[in-house]
Amino acid sequence: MKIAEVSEKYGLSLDTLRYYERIGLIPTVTRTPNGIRDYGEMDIKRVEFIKCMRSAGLPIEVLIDYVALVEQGDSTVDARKEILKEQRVLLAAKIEDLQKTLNLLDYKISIYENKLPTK
Amino acid sequence: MKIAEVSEKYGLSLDTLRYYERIGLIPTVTRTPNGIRDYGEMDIKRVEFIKCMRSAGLPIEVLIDYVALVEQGDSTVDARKEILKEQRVLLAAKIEDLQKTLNLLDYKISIYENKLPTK
DNA sequence: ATAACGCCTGGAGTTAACTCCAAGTCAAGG
DNA sequence: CCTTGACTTGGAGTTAACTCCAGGCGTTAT
Repeated sequence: MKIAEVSEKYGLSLDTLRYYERIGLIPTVTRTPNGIRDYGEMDIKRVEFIKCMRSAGLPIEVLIDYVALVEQGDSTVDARKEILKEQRVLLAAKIEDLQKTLNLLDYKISIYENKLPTK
Repeated sequence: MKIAEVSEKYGLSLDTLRYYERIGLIPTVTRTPNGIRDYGEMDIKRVEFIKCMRSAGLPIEVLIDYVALVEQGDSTVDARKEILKEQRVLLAAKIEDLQKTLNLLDYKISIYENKLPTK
C-alpha cells in the first residue's frame, strides 16, 4: 500500500506518516526498488493502532517504547502488557474526568437555557 | 485569596496562573495597594472552571472568547450558550472515542493475558 | 522530449501551552 | 540593618507533535 493511500485511509498527513517512521513508530515499512514506501499489512495495522492511541492522547514516547518492544520479540510480552495496563488506567481516569466536565457543561447550558441569573 | 493559595488549591503553578491572567483568562483579579494579586470569589470560581475545561482539552482560545463574553455582560448570553453547546458536542464525541480506545486496550491486554499469539 | 506529478530526503519552522529567568519591591525576623 | 522569603514584571526558553520547504529523482501524460 502506498503512503498516499495510508494517509487517506487514516486521515494522517504524508508528513505525519513519514515523521512517525523517522522517530521509530513504524520501523518496518519497506521500499520498492526505487525507494518508494510500500506499507505491508502489519504496517497498516500498526498505523491504525497508533492513530487510535494517539487520538486518545497517549504520548508518542510511550508508543515508541511499545513498538520497540514488539520488535524485540516474544521475550518482551510482559513489559508490553505492563505498558498497556498502565495506559489503560490512565485512560479510564481521563474518561471519568471528561465525563465530569461534560456534566458541568450540561449544567451550565441548562442554566443558560432556563434564563436563570448568569453569575 | 493569595496566588499561592489558589495555586495550591487547584494544582496550577504560579506561572500558569499569571500566564492565564496575561492572556485574558482571568481579567478581574485585583491587587492589594502594593501590587500583590488578591483573587476574589469570582476569580476563584473562574479558575476552577478553567481548570476543569482545560483538563478536558478545551482550547485556551475558546476559553478566552468565553470569558471575554462574560465580561461584556448579559447581552452575550446567547453567544456564550452557543460556545458551551458546541464544546459539549465535541467533548461527547471525544468521550466516545476514548471509550473505544479503552475497549481496544482491554482487548489487547486480554490477549496478552491469555498468552495467545502476540502479533 | 519536456512538463507535470508523486514520491523522496534532511532540516527548519510552527503552534499551543506552558515554564523559567533576571531583576526588582516589600514586609517580617534576627 | 541586613537577610530571607513571597511576591512582582517583561521577556525568553521549552516541549510535544507535528508541518512545511527546498532540492532532487523517476514515471506518466501531451
